[in-house]
Amino acid sequence: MSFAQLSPPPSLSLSTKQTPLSLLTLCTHLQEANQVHAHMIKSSQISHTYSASRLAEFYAVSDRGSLECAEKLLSSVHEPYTFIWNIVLRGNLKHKRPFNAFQLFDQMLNNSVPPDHFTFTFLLKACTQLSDPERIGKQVHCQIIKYGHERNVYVETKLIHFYAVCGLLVDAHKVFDESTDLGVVAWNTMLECYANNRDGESLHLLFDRMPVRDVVSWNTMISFYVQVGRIKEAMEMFRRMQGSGEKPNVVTLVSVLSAVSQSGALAQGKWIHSYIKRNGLDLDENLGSAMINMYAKCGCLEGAIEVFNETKNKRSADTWNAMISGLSTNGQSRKAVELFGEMESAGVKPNAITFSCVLNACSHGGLVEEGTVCFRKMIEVYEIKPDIAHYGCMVDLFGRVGLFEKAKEILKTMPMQPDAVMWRALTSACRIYKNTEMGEQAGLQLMEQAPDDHTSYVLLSNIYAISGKWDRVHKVRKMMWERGVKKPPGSSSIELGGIVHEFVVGDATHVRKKEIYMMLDEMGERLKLAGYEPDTNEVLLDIDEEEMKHTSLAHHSEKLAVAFGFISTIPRTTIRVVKNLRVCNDCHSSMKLLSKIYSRDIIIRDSNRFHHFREGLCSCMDFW
DNA sequence: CTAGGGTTAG
Repeated sequence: MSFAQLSPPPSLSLSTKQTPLSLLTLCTHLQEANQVHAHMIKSSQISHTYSASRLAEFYAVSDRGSLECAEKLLSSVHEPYTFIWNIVLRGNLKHKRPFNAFQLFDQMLNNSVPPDHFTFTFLLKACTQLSDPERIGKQVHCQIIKYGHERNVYVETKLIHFYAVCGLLVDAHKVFDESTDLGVVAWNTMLECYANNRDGESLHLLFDRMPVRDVVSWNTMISFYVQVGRIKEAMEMFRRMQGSGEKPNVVTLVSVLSAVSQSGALAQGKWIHSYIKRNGLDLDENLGSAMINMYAKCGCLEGAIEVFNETKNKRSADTWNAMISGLSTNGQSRKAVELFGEMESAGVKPNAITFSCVLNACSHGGLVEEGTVCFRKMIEVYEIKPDIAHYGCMVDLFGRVGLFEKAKEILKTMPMQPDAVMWRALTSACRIYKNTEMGEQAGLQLMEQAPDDHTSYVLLSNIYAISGKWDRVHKVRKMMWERGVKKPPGSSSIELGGIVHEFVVGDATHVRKKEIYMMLDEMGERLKLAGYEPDTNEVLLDIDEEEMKHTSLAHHSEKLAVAFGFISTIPRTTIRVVKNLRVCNDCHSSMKLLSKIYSRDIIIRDSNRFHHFREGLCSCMDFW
């Protein structure tokens, strides 16, 4: 829209006082605001402090503004008063320029302009934008006391927030305790403080003591539990919230969806989807990508695609990333690459994460040519500097197809030190192709860089095992034992009727354990009839004696979960299981056969990808 | 006359 089109009708003459200001709200470009500004100077309205401050506000904080213009205006005003200074301060925060904000504050004091409580709330916010906020923040606190604003509720709330960001719980608490009439915002900030400190107990106590709770209070609790992986408690809070009558907002739903994604409880995710539809909530970029991510993490690609289609017209890079990554982790590599092409055609600029997702798809799908082209495009067309994750994908891409020279080339030319992820990818590639020489080198590096991860030792010992170096297998096992590294217990869960059932190896705690083990026996029989032989090729060095007694391959947690699924659902229903570790070789081959024998789709999400078993095959094409 | 706390992708 041009400025000419904005000209007021003749009856609204530009010389009346309000007109330039009302025009300001219509401005869509900086140039238009500049013209309003010029007019205000000509008609001397600029000397009206109210008018000048509204113009400053437009410049400083609107999306169409310009911080530079705001600062120029400030210096051109004859005797600017506190409000205008505050506006420009706020503008600096919006543009993430905290140092400038402090300089402005100095100038303000030099010009003998008295700061008010707004000034200090803005300064405290500036502190939280600094990398090392503690020292300067405490100075601000002193100034607050000096100017007598320490009893203002907003200032107190911001102070608590500031101390919370610095992790200074004692100081935060001091402000909180000394204040007499804090509002729900301050209570929420205090909750956040405990959440940041991962102090779940105090958090809960405070929450229960709150005189008033709002949607933010509930959101803080839910997202805390999601962040620390206490999914059951997160869902319990969500239920309590609904009982309280507080309506969930978009933030609540994004958090809950993240919880659902972690637990893989598809039914709960579907409930959220229908909740959004029922309440006519806007599927914006955030909620859209959270929904896509949820469906993808539950192994339900149809759902993810459905939501993706619902988000048409409102797709950010995040939305595309969620869908590309969903296709990739669910074994649809080629489709993921194709969707990236569509993203480009749609004119959405890919970011570094987009390329992580696409390159990941290429490596898992063995798409060497596509991956190479994509990597070059990232650098040359989009001018994105690859980070270690991108180089990791490239090493994986070449390693998986046995192009070790190319993988080495990446390692040699990249501008940083290789990380554990890279060594792991290379070591497992070497294991598949029996490249024992490079495998040993990579495995040793891996063990050094990820000494707390039991899989490092397993991989290296596997390399030694295939080259027959049994003494070294022993040495690695001993080292692992000496360092006290343990395999976390494997566990698998399955959601049925809204309840998540969790199983560990040889689990005997489930109420229907008798039926489950009968089913397991039957599964074993039918596998044998189909000519199946247990795959014990994996070196099980991470299993101690005690565990060995209870651990038969047939009683792995994923098999228990599947058996429970078989006896609890009607024939042909898809079985969805989430496992915390990687699925083992034996379970993988059994599942393929079981999907055929029982005519069931079985979807297992392991620690890094999905296995869709159907008709005797797996979507990962035995690459995982 | 005008303003002010939290969530998010492998």
